[in-house]
Amino acid sequence: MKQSIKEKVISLLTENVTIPTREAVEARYVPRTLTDGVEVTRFAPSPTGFVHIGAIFTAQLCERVAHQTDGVYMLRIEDTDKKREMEGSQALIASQLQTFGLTPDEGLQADGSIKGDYGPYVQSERKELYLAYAVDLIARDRAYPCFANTEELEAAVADQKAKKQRPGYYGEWALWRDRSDEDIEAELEKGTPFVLRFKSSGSHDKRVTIADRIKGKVELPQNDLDVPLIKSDGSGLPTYHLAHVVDDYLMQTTVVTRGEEWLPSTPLHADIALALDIKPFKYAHTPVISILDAETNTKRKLSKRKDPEADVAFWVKEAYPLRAVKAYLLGLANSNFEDWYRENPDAPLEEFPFSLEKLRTSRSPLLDMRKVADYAKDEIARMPQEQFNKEVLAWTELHDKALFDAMMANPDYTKQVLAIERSGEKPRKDVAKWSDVPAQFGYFYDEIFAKQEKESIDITEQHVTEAMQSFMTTYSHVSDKDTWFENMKKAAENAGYALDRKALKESPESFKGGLADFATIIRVALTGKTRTPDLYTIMQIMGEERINSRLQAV
RNA sequence: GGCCCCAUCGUCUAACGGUUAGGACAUCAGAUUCUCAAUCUGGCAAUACGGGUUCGAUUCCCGUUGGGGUCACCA
Repeated sequence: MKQSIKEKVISLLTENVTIPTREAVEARYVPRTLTDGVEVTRFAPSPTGFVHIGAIFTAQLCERVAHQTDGVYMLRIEDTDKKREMEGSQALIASQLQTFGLTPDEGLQADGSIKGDYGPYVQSERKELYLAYAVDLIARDRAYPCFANTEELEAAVADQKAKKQRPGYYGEWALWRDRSDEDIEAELEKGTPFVLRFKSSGSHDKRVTIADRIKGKVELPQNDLDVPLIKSDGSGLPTYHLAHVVDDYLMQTTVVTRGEEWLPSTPLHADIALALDIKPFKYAHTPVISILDAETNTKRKLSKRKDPEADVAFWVKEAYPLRAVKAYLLGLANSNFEDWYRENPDAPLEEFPFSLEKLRTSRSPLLDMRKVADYAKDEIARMPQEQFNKEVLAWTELHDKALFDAMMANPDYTKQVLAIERSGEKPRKDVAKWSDVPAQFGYFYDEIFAKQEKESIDITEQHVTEAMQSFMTTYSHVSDKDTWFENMKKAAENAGYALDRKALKESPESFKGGLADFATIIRVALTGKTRTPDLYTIMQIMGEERINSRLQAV
């Protein structure tokens, strides 16, 4: 392209903005003073609506890599596609990161403020910067306008497919790459919209080596695609490819962590960097978390529509202890984490020596909610009583006001209820998330119990009544467990239940059931549940009056 | 279809070329003088297939099959 055309293209691209020269831009970005081994990372989501659990996974990796080396962890919002942006999404990202303890050192904070000297940290606010580099590329003959419309491009691809050739805008299919100045000028005159395309320098049958912290050295075909750099939609915004190279160069990212779906386009990014005289980046392409589809039984990406657990709002709403979620995610990244965690159950997660290199090379792991629940139960069981109480009350206050009021109405009682079988070496583990609390403790409160759904057992009403009557005749509210148990056995025997397992086995027809069956009847009558802590303990805490009213009610 | 990545119990994974192929979650059984939970003990359970190389292969090489990713003016 001759100079006058270049100038025309540049002036059209920069119509409504004044753009700095590349030199001026670079003068603004002071080199970071980084000693050896210090890493600068960035978590770079698109503000498209919700925060994916996989995003938290990636963000955590970025945060760990940076902070473990006393480096910097940035948040960069990639909003070059204004069509897909959802309102409030940026704020949501910042607040969810804070919720998970992944507040960035630079970029948007949960309170709306912005930290850092290498901004703006939102791509749509960096338009002049990208344009400055686009202009540089034009000057270097590494970018050119392309006036092809969608139909022409689609026709080319159809043609390629018919001829069994690789689809794409390259070589002889690069319609405008080697057009005459006259043709270009003519379109420019007509005012035809154009995309600015990259003039690739690679050849598809030659290879380029990419340095990847997770995958090692990866050999890929060189890039020969002339991809769009600046969109033709009038926004003047760049595509991801230009934005990535410019941003990570200016922000001085030392490891580009991104999902592995980007791996195939890395040669392109290397080519752009090369064209711009930018040193190639180091990458870390991370696996994508998947799920096993319940219907097809095949592995697939988590989808927001089908899988509520894809959205971290779900985790927050269900109120899983966040430390457990992070621990699970860390274990997914580094399998030796599990052993470390067992040995250091109370240590801050940050003390775990995390390593990018230990990530499995590309096999997207399946999200295992049962394992998450296991981590969560452990986490909660280990929690000091006081903290447990606080968490329970904090959750109920927000999500179950009736239960909260009932709990607060009798603080001493509540204290006892929440302490059941939590002390000692082997605490109960039946709470995996705070939303389990109502089902777990609700029945201790009469007004909640009255409204709660009761579990049904397969026993005739008559037997239930008889069992309860028998229990109440021998029952006395004693504080001695042995006596209590003796009384219960007596009641069971009187009602026709076997105390002796062998006897029951030998002649099941002469009994209504075993002691266990008797206990279950009492338990369900008292709590509405078949699974509760030890009956004696429950009765001690509930008190005589409550027991009387519940067991005589039927 | 082209290109790339990957392949060990159901799941997440460990194993300098030499291990009875280990652990965790899940699951099953027994124990814990009442139900659960927890705990303890034990069990079931894997190197995708076929060729090489080697004294010896989960490990190295080739092929097959399978899974994932990507081939947009989406990121």
